[in-house]
Amino acid sequence: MSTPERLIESTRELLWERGYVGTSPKAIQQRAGAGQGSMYHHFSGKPDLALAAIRRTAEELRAAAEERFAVPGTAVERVTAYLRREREVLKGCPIGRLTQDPDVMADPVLRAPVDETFAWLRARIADVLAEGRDRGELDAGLDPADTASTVVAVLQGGYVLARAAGSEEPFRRAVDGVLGLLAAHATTGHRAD
Amino acid sequence: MSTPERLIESTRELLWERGYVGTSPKAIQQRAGAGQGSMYHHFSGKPDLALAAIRRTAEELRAAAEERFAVPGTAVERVTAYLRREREVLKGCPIGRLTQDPDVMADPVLRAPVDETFAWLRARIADVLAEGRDRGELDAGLDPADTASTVVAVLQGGYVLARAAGSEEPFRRAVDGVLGLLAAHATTGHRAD
DNA sequence: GTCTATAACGGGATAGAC
DNA sequence: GTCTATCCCGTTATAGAC
Repeated sequence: MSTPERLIESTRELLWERGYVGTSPKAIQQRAGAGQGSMYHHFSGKPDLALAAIRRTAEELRAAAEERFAVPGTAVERVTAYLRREREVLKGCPIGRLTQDPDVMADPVLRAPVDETFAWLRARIADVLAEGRDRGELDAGLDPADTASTVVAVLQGGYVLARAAGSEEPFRRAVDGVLGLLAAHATTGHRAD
Repeated sequence: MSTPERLIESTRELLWERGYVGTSPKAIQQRAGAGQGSMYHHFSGKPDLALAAIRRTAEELRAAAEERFAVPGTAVERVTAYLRREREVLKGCPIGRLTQDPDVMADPVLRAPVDETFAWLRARIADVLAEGRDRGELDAGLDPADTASTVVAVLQGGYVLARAAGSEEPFRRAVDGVLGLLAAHATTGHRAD
């Protein structure tokens, strides 16, 4: 892997583990096995590297999500596939965590990919749910946009609860809980199976 | 307000705004209008002050939540009162955000109040829901513990989405969404009112 | 109790040699 | 392209005077 590639990958890992404020150029260099001069040759500084790292992580997240939504099946099945997809629960969401980073939120350039990722995700899930409703799979009284926000929030909040507890359990429960609630709105579904 | 009090309050604010890693003793002192010597006279250092601040914030959160749960009404009404309570949505949850702070999570002493707060909250909401179920207000098929985790996750995730979007809208939608889902499980409720 | 000095260390970056 | 040297500043204290 080229030096710029290694620097970006190291930054991605550290951003995930320690956040932007908690990540120093020195730590990035050491993990990448690159010197100071090398890093500053390829990138203008910490914000530049972080931008490259965040963009790549956002793209990956989007691709991984789209993979589940594109699958054939009912709307609830597709959302379930997304929610139950394998995740590193205790590490949290690499994009969601940036939301708590004051320096990221203060910089419109760094913030944009975070904003766009969640906007896309909410809209995409709303589409899946609206499709399910139009097909008659889902209760017509269910608001696709609201419910999509709920689904994404359960995921992001599930990470928070898991990290607080030091266990994946609350994450699993939160996901099971929302799927249980959703099941009652599936017009072909059963309430207590 | 006494100097120790001002130091604790300043720390609470900064922890909320910038997190533990992003908060320096110097910033705390300046906001509190206290000198270095004064701070180190009353507290052994940054972790000690942070512990006092976190404990107080956790207590307040718990008291504010209990206030809503203790109100008379159906389980869904009490959970709704909690979810719709006035909040500084764009600032996020002062306890939940600590979950993303590597230095807080690495220190068992600082981490404990965070863990305990969410454990209490999930259990408390599960109790409210179980009570509603036993009273026949709620669908017997609904799992109180899972649903409680979902409710707390929606809140925590709602904060994340709101901060990402720079708007309270996704938070409101996520809350409306979960309440809409929950309504269908209220045995006396109506689906599409 | 509060103040000022001092210090060891790391963050974030620049300069110029190789 | 990569390396080492250097720099300035902020962090997180400690020491001792007042």
